[in-house]
Amino acid sequence: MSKNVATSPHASNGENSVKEACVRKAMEVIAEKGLEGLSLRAVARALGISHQAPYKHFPSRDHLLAEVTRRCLIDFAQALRTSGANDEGDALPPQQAMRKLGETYIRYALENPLAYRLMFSTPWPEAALELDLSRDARAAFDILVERISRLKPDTEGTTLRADALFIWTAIHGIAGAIESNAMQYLDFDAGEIEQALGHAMTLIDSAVFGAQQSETER
Amino acid sequence: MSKNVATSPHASNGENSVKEACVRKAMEVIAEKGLEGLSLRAVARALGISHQAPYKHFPSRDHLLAEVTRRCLIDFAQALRTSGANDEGDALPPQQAMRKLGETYIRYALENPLAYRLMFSTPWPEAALELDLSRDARAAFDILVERISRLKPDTEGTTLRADALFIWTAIHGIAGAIESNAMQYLDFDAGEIEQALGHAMTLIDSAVFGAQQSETER
DNA sequence: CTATTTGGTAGACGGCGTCAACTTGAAGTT
DNA sequence: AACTTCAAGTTGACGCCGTCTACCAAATAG
Repeated sequence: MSKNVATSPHASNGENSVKEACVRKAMEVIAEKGLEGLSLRAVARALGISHQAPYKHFPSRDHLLAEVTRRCLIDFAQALRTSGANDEGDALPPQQAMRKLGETYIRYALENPLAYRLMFSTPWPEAALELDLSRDARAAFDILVERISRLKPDTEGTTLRADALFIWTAIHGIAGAIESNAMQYLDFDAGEIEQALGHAMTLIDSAVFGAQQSETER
Repeated sequence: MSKNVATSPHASNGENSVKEACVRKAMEVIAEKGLEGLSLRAVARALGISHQAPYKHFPSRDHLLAEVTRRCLIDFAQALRTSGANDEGDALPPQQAMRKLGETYIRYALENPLAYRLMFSTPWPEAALELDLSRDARAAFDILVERISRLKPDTEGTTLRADALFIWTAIHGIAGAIESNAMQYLDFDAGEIEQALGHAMTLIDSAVFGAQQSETER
């Protein structure tokens, strides 16, 4: 029976191993050729290793995919976390901070469509259960909850979470529409798109944070 | 040069052909084994024809997928269309009609997750360009616009479409969250889910249709 | 020094999408 | 009636893919 948890029996120094390289290369491949274009064999080929080598680190393609998803979730949470306190600390007016968070959210979706699709727009691979993907998703969600609670300090926890879920899903919806070119095929021209996006953000804002009417959008 | 548009040279009477059977079987397969579980060969096998027969009707797997998507869009539009005037005509109060449309929307997403994912949660196959998928998507969207315009008769067209897009995307987001079990892994229990969904619908409602405050949800 | 474990290799199997070549039979032309 | 055409169906092959099995080497544990 083995007592040590992990040893490094072969090449591959203790830090950045073939496993890391696989994950990174997988992200590249997904970025280039799309989610269904990812294949373990292609990753192995690009890394100059045999087509079976990745299997020593990931039991299946789905496990690799799940690991990539996990990285995306962590990265996404980090983006949200650093969105509020950017330059001079946390001094921005509350509504602006919220608006900024929303923009961060959408910008992230725009700049990382692959990550976005992996996290929120595709059924997680079953391997997600073995890794603890939901834990990382919760971490991102909790950032949102915490931000809202600062803007509505006197709100009950359940309502807070319901508000957060609304924002979470509403922005997912918007991001999904952007990613899938929905606005184009629904015949929105460029100006209309921008206007409609602003309108949507304003509606979300006012739905959750109430009264101040929104003539800023025009 | 052939003058007739279509003849029926082989078996297959003029109405329901192998093509139809392929589409239907494809929908079954997707329902059972998921989107990526669909293969032309499996469809052909289930239909008792050779693995190449479907290629006489669909240039590629993606074209079959696009055709399935088209059916889903048409069916979805029909569901929306029949949502308002169900029993006694169109006599329901406006807000209730809107609420009902929203529920139809979400119920549809719940009962046809495959259709839903095809239409709104996966990048359309490239074959979508050759068929006119966007036309059918627009038809569904226009139903929503038309419904809203009845509730806000004095609204400008652009704003109307922006409102509709907000509802469209917001509900897509909610449906996506339901479909991917987001609420479960975000630690919402059954009661909280129901409450949060109602909350979200109320927020959408009040964001678009304004004033009447929402104590109906508690 | 030997045994075990870990990370790597090569090969095979079946399933997939798709290209190519061949067959067949219904329709249109003369 | 004979001939041509051509859509619809067939079998076969090719090159990918995920994954199973078997083998191999080196580092560590005892």
